[in-house]
Amino acid sequence: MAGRPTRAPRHAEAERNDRALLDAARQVLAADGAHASVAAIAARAGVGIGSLYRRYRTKEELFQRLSMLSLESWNAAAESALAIDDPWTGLAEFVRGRIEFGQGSLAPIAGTIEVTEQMQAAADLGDELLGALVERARQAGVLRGDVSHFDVSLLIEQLGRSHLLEQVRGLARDDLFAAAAQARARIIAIALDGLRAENGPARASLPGSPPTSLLFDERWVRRPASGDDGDDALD
Amino acid sequence: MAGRPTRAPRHAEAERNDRALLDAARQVLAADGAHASVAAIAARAGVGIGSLYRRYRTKEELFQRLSMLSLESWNAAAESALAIDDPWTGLAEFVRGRIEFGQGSLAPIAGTIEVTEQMQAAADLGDELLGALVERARQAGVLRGDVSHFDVSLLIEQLGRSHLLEQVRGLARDDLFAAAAQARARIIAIALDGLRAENGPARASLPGSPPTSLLFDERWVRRPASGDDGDDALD
DNA sequence: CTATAACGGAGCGGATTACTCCGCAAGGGA
DNA sequence: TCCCTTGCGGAGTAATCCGCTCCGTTATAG
Repeated sequence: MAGRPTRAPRHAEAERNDRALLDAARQVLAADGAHASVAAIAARAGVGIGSLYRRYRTKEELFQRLSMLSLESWNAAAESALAIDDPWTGLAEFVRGRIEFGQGSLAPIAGTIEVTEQMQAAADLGDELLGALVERARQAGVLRGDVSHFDVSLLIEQLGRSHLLEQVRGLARDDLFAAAAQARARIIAIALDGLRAENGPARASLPGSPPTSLLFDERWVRRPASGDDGDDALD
Repeated sequence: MAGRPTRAPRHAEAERNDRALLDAARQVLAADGAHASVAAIAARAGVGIGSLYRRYRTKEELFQRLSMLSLESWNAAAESALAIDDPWTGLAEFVRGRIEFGQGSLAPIAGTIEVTEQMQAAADLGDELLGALVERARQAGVLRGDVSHFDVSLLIEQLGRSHLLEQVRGLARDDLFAAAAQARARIIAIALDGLRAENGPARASLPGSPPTSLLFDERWVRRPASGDDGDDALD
């Protein structure tokens, strides 16, 4: 009865594990997409399944937390990009950083988890920050005039998931992994050059009109459990 | 005994089904990645599983045939691109066409099926044809000097799988699908502009050296069934 | 009308899934 | 030193999904 509870016998290990779990979750999500399993996440983190479920009551809760952290990371990156004086360097660093961070890896879970108010607010802020970053570059005349910040957002997502990179990561061959990473860096550089303002002869303007936020919001609304992943709606 | 065998009672239907199956396979692969199931493919094709297995003895056989057809399609596209007089238009049309065709959707099955000699030969030819297309554009001075055809290949793969597009396809909302397709077309245009030769002030050259064929070949060697997909090799 | 090629899908064994439960290790207070 | 608490790892569970087989049904040519 008199036992005064000690505070935290293995608290440090717990925190290390939490970080490892979140890192692992992002990696497995990048590699396996929506099909990512908790067992794979725990294994990659080098942690027992039990420990995962002690921290997160459900898979969805883990993904929600991961999303929240990613959104915060996006916002922090955008703010430090805005703190860079040169508008182009700021934007370019942001794009490069987000792609390498693996922001695009979260796309597969869109529509499978409930979006909390917190997440929505952070996402809205992120949109604004990127908007400011893009607008600043445009005003400075270093960004081509016909791109919207949604274009930049989609570009980040498109380059953020590299199947080649993930495939090669699984092979545990460091040389190939480095080669793949370098190859993607070249693609990023090409895309960034495509984003720069035209200084020579004007190039053709982008086709169609910029995407709207509708496109980016709609994919996050949770499907009402209409059978399955939403692929084979046939009968 | 005297019954003379009729030739093909339902031959037409069979051929229609075969085409539908291959189309469906490509779509499901794009949407579900390596996780694509034969049931999903048959369902999307509007065909019974039994019919699928009448035509292909195994899932691998179906994927091999799909790969072969895709390689042939790549080669045909490259040849008609070479037939276009303007070197830049030829290259640009090829890149756009391949991305929209969904060539990148086959990446997830790399390493999961056996590569036949036929496939290898077709792939080699495809490499040569793209090389010629790229070289022609470079010689004409319309393509930036520091890109190799592997860069172009990787670019096609990166833009060829659009998670946004696949996600939105499943929603059966044509407006969103059209918007997503248009959004990706803009990204493609940006990337193509990044590929063009610098006519204004020279831009920074691409980082690192061009990727080698090693990177593209290695991923197709079949993993020796080492447990699973090759993600959680930990214990 | 008959013979037959092609059809669709229920069913099979086995693999995988998210999650639970519980025996055990580790470290701080007495 | 001994507890006692906190966190650990992973075997076990029921449900689901997988590739594939088997077989009764359907449609067409002669």
